[in-house]
This record gives sequence, structure tokens and C-alpha cells, in this order.
Amino acid sequence: MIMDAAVEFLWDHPYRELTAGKLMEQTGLSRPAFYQYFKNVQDLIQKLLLDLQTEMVSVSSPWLTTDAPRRKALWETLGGIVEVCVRNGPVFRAIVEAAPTDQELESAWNAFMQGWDEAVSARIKLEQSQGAIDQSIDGPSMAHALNRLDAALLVDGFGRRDQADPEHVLKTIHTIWMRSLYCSD
Amino acid sequence: MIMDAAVEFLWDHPYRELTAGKLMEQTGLSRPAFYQYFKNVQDLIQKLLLDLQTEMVSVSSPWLTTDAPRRKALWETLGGIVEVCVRNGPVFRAIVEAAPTDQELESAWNAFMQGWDEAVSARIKLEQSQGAIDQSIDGPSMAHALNRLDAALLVDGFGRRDQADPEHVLKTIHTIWMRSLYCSD
DNA sequence: GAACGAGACTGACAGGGAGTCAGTAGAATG
DNA sequence: CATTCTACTGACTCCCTGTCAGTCTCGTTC
Repeated sequence: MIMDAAVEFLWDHPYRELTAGKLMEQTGLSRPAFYQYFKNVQDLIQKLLLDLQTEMVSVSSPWLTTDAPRRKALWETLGGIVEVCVRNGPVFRAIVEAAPTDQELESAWNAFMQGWDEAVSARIKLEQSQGAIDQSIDGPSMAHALNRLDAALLVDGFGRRDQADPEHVLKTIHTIWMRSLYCSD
Repeated sequence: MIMDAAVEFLWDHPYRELTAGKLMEQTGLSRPAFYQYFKNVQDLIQKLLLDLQTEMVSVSSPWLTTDAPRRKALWETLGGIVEVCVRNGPVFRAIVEAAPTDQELESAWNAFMQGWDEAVSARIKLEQSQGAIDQSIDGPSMAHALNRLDAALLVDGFGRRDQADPEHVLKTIHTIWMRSLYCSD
């Protein structure tokens, strides 16, 4: 209920305008009621992160198990992530903007990203052992870099009502992933 | 003077702890004196951005004019940028963290990044006309993506006292740029 | 059906940082 | 010496935060 109102709000306003008072006006309850459910505004955002995490993990797990050709498997996984961000862009953006304002949320966000780093890193390691990815690649660093790239581009492209073209963003991200991982140069 | 104190402060504390009061304690002046020089804290950050911009432009302009081999030219330019970020990491980080808290600063930051996008985009276009970069690459999108990647990695790697290894970060960024731009795959 | 306890909610408060403004002190100018 | 200008400050208001004592409602128990 309150979280729904927050999501609604974030589609039309940046995180900096989200206060407990304004939010509770939308729900018909008093401001103190907010603290019945959340420790503070960042705590609410952290709970939105948790929801988003669930959704994204389910969409990307295929990549870790698939046997499809690399190019296509990567395209589909990244496509799934893009799709989630198209639907939740403003929430994603709010998380990124709110993270530096609170120690706890910052840690949660870092942990979220680190989870991706480890998953991608493991996948790279696997493909290196299979000879698909060059041994000269530093897996953990590359995973880290590609994930930050994704986060930046997705927030930037889909974080506001006026969203970018999903196909176009996907194509750009996919090109960089493909070339960075599988290129022989 | 005040700006020096701010930079000093940011090496040891995140942006969220930077208040006009705490800052002016360091200078021996009263809190209202702060507003003699700056409209608010974000305005101070914006002025730090201006300084940083000057420094970075001077370091990267060679790339736009050099005739050195691509791989080496790119290495040196990115190396220059990395070096600036090693020296100013926390300031850079503060700018990124403060940007979403203020409309004006956000615009300034966007304009700063857009400047890079245009420079890189122009360079890509030039090299495409020379046949060095594949025509299938979408220059503006690729420039945008690579610049966000840089920003994310540089803030992440050098924004705190406990900095990453510059050579290592440089190598990762360089690999992705080289492969994304010059790879034949 | 009266008494009770739990949960949901609110009015009113204190705290703290932001930004403003009238006014002071001291140097510079005539 | 009088005046003006600049740098600075004490004190104020504003707004948002987080808390707490107290109310209201409702299901449970005797």
C-alpha cells in the first residue's frame, strides 16, 4: 500500500522529493503511521530493492544454466534484465540515488551488485575453462565493470517517465558485452 | 579556503555528512559565513566540479589531436584521466552522490558528461570515416556507454581513501574500450 | 456482555540542518 | 573625521525527521 504509493510517486518525481509526509498524504494516513512500517525513507527504498532483486534474479538465472549459443543466450538474458528495468526503472533509479544517503542502504546496494559480480565472474571462469573466453581476461574485474555499465545505462535509460528505446539500449549493452568477452582482438 | 576544507573533509567522510555547519567549524568561521560564498552545499560541489572539469579537459585533449597508434593513444589518454581521478577521487565521488539531490547540480553534471559524450562521439565518427572503426557501431550510444562505464569505475575505484590499483583499473577500462571500438567480431 | 490485551493509528513534541536578515566591526576611501 | 564597503555573526523561521504517550477498534477470554 505505502510501497505502491511510493512507486507511483517515483514515476513522476525524483527521489529527493520523496518525504514521509508527502508520501503519507497519498495514503490518507498520518505521517507517524509511516514509521509503523519503515524505519525511515531509506528503509522503504531498501524493501523496494528486495522486491526488485527477486524479480531480476528469476529473470537472469537462465543464463547460468543455458546451453544455447553464447550470443543468443546473452541477448536473451540481457533482454530480460532490460525488460524488468523498463517496468521498474524509476524504482531502480531511486535506489541508486538513495544509496549514498544512508549507510545501511548503501551496504545493501553494494551487496546486490556484488551478487551480480560473483555470478558473472563465475560464468566467465567457466567459459574460460572451456576455451570460449580468452585466458588473458581478468574475470572478476571484467564482471565488475560490465555490471556497473549495465546499472548506469539502465538507470539512465529507464529511470524516468521519458524512457529510452529498450531495443536500442539492449543492442548497445549486448555489443559491449560480446566484444569485451568473446572478441579475439 | 572553504573549498579546500571541503576537499579535505571528503577524503575522510561521505558526502552525506558534509553540512554547512560541520564544514565551517573547520574554517573557524560561523555557519552563515558559508552562504556568503555559496548558495548552498550543492553549489559548492558544483564549483568543485568546475575545477575538476578544467583539469580533466587539459589531460584528455591530446586524444583529440594525436596521431599516435590507436592502442597507445587511448592508453595514454585514459591513463591521464585515471591519474586525475586518483588525485581527486573523493571529490568526483561527492559530485556523483550530490548530483541527484539538487536540480541545478544534476544539470551541471549531465552537461559535463554530455560534453564527454560529444567529444568521444566525434572521435568515433572520424575514425569510422577513416575505416578504423566499423560502420556498424552506433557512435553516440557507444560513446555514452563507455563514458558511463568510466565514471562508474573511477568513482568506485578511487572515491575513497582506500583506493584501487590504478594500473589495474586502467587495464580493465582500456580493454573494454579497445574491444568495443576496434574489435572485428 | 463486560473486561482485557493487542495492534493500528495520531497529535504533539523535540531535534537538527537549512537559509535569511538585520546589524556589528573593521578596513578602505574621501 | 565621516562615510562607505566588505566580511562576518547572532538570532530567527522553516521544514523535515523521529519519537512517544495516548486513543480507538476489535477479537478474545471469562
